[in-house]
Amino acid sequence: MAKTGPRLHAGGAGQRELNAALSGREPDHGSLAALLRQSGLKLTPQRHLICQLIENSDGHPTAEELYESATAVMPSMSLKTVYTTLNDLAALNAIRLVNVGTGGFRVESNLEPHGHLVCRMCGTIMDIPVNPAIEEELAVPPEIEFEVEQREVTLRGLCRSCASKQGEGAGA
Amino acid sequence: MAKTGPRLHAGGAGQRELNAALSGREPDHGSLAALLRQSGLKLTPQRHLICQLIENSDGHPTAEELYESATAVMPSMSLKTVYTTLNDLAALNAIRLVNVGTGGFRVESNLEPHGHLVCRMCGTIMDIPVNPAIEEELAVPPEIEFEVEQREVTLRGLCRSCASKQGEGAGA
DNA sequence: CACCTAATTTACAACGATTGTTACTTACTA
DNA sequence: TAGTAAGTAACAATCGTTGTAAATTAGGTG
Ligand SMILES: [Mn+2]
Ligand SMILES: [Mn+2]
Ligand SMILES: [Zn+2]
Ligand SMILES: [Zn+2]
Repeated sequence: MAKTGPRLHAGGAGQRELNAALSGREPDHGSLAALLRQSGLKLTPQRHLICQLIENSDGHPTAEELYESATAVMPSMSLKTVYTTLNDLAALNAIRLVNVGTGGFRVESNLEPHGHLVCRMCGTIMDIPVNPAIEEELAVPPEIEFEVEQREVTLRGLCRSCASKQGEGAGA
Repeated sequence: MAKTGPRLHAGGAGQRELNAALSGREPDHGSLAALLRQSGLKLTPQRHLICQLIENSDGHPTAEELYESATAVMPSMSLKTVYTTLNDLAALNAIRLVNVGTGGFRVESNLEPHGHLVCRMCGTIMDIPVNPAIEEELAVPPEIEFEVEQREVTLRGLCRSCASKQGEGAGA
């Protein structure tokens, strides 16, 4: 939805345009694409596109969603490449892959500590702040001896639009 | 002849043991089996067995684990029946089905509020207490309008035995 | 630039987890 | 006893994801 990015508009044979747009461009410093290249992996057009789509997404796209956006602009993109790239990015800690129980995993591009709201009807995910003081409190009883690497806070329920849909059914 | 106990149809081979255990016994009040019956669903031998296996489990069995235990005693049990029964129990709020990202879901038989430790290597889940005061703090920004039904706290990392295994590898 | 080679992508099969379908059993009822 | 509703088992199908192997390409070399 952001118009500030490179113009990758679809249309018949978009591949040439795409390559033109990509060739000779340094990926922005700090971007996913830059991280990929710095890691030694090749920055292919497929990977570059996937990185851009993640950065322009609502923040928690699924592999399938990225795939559909990608094929609109690069019809040859394979779903396997999407998965591979996401796994590569996750291995670099450039993204995280979170499973909130809505089927497949979702890309988490917000690496700051935060929590999630998950709608049980439509699967939408939204970020919420989590007071760092709380994170501190989420400790493990010492007798359990568990090496914590990551903390997750997830609130499940109904988003506004799903709640109103359900309200209609019951109330009217 | 009106027996006090449920009239449990005879099954195939391998069921004698089970029927002996079940015959003439009311399911304990408050048990999963009792909840099933109270709900109007029939308390079949399959369902009763699954309920018992859940109650005797470590607290977070997978459907597959329950299926394997079940077939040991009732070889005709189908995996589909396990899934169906788990979904029935979940619909009655007798259990919850939680997805901690370790493949399939797991049965959660502890309905008290608590958090989870999940080992990323072996998938083991352990319960941990979560300070109720923290639960309170996990609120939704008012502008988001989200109807929270459930709160989840999950800590990921390495359990003691997996951490020591990994330590070996690095040290040697 | 033309070429080389390892990395990558693709098409496609396979997989694990779960659900749909449907015929067969069983439980309860009239 | 047959009738009806519920439940089970066998099996196929689905979804999300990964494995495989052949074809393609990126990025360096002369
Ligand atoms: Mn997020
Ligand atoms: Mn638990
Ligand atoms: Zn919703
Ligand atoms: Zn472990």
